[in-house]
Amino acid sequence: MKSAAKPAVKVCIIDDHSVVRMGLKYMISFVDNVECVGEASGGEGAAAFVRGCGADVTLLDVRMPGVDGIAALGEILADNPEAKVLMLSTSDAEEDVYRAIETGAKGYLLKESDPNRLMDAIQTVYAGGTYMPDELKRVYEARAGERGLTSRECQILKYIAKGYTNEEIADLVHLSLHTVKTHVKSILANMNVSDRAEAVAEGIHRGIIA
Amino acid sequence: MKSAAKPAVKVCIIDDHSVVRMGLKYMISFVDNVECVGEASGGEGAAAFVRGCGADVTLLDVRMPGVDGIAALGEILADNPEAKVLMLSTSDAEEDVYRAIETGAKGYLLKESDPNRLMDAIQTVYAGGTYMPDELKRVYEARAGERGLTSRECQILKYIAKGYTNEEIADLVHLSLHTVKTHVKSILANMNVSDRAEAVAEGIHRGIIA
DNA sequence: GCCGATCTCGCCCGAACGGGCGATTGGCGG
DNA sequence: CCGCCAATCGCCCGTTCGGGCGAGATCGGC
Repeated sequence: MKSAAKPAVKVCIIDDHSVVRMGLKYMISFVDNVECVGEASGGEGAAAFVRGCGADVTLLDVRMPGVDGIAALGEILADNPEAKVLMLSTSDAEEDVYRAIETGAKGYLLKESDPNRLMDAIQTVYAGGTYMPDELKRVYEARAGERGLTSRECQILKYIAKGYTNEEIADLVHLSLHTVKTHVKSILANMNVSDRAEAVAEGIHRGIIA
Repeated sequence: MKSAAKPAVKVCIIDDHSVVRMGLKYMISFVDNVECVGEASGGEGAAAFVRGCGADVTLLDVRMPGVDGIAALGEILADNPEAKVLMLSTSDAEEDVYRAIETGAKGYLLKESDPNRLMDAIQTVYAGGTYMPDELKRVYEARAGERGLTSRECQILKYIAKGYTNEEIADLVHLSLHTVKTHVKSILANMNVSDRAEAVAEGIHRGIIA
């Protein structure tokens, strides 16, 4: 499409685990129409990095210390809305999948998936398509059905996970005790759990709280 | 030390993420006195696998679906108490580190550590030593100080995370309500948290509950 | 302009929780 | 052998939680 013989797909890799970066490069090295043009270990300055190495497709880890994958994705797309980003993750946490897609990722796949699927995904995304395994499609749709937690509710859930009582939370966020209780009730209802302890467990599994 | 020229260290890899296995093999391929003699994607039949491929050192992932790393480690050591196993993990969860060492791992390192450290670790373990990064040594010692949860307490904590009340738990485990309350108090005291919600958060972070 | 969702606030109340005072078994190690 | 600790049981009580009944304000979208 561009020059003459082999218009190799240029990919760059952003992942905090060096062993994963190596594994990806190694996989890519076996495919002759894909090449790795850059790698980074964190989300800091992701937009400039992707632009700088002129990648066609970016492989981006979701969970990273510091600037996480979702934030980095946002930056990359703000800089270049046409960017093709394929998210990589070990976890199928609902919240991660949902936010990645909402933010504009072109694909999402798990690190346990086999090399062939990864290569498929790169090709598909490069060609302008989207790549989403069925398991994750289901996760996404389940989430799209119910209404997630609002930012206020997330904030309160975090305090709950730290062991604060409703009254303490009311002080911390400058609300009346009653309002906090209302939010807590809303959290329990929306997450479909029976008490704050279970809400914390669910919140962590869904990726809502750290 | 054994034969003549290059007694290459034979390692085998057990990890459920293919990308990690590839990365490790790739790293190893750069070092000429280390070679990879086998790889597996799960802990099932770990002992037979390690014995079968005649590895000097085993690289073993901690978190795996099905038979997890700690269980696999136990099997390997039961089969051959002299086995040199180096645990690999993405998480520094206290419980994982502690149990790996207690079970008899010769080393523990995080997947984010750089390739050189990994190679150091393999050499050290092969030579009969142990490898433990300072960060993890501290995690281990912190854990060794306080008394962890007893099996009964863990069991109850799991039910708490599922949203059961003390009374429901009492029925489920066939205990009196009072006994359950006593255990809960003990959990809160030992984990140094103020309520069951925080206990769940801590339990998950420490790796005590799923 | 109106509707829906979110955020905010009020009171009542029964049930659950967590703390404080106990006690008795049984096992394990000093 | 004796002491420590886990596990099991008992009661009392103040606090917190969660449910049920409300209501007004604001903001964005149809």
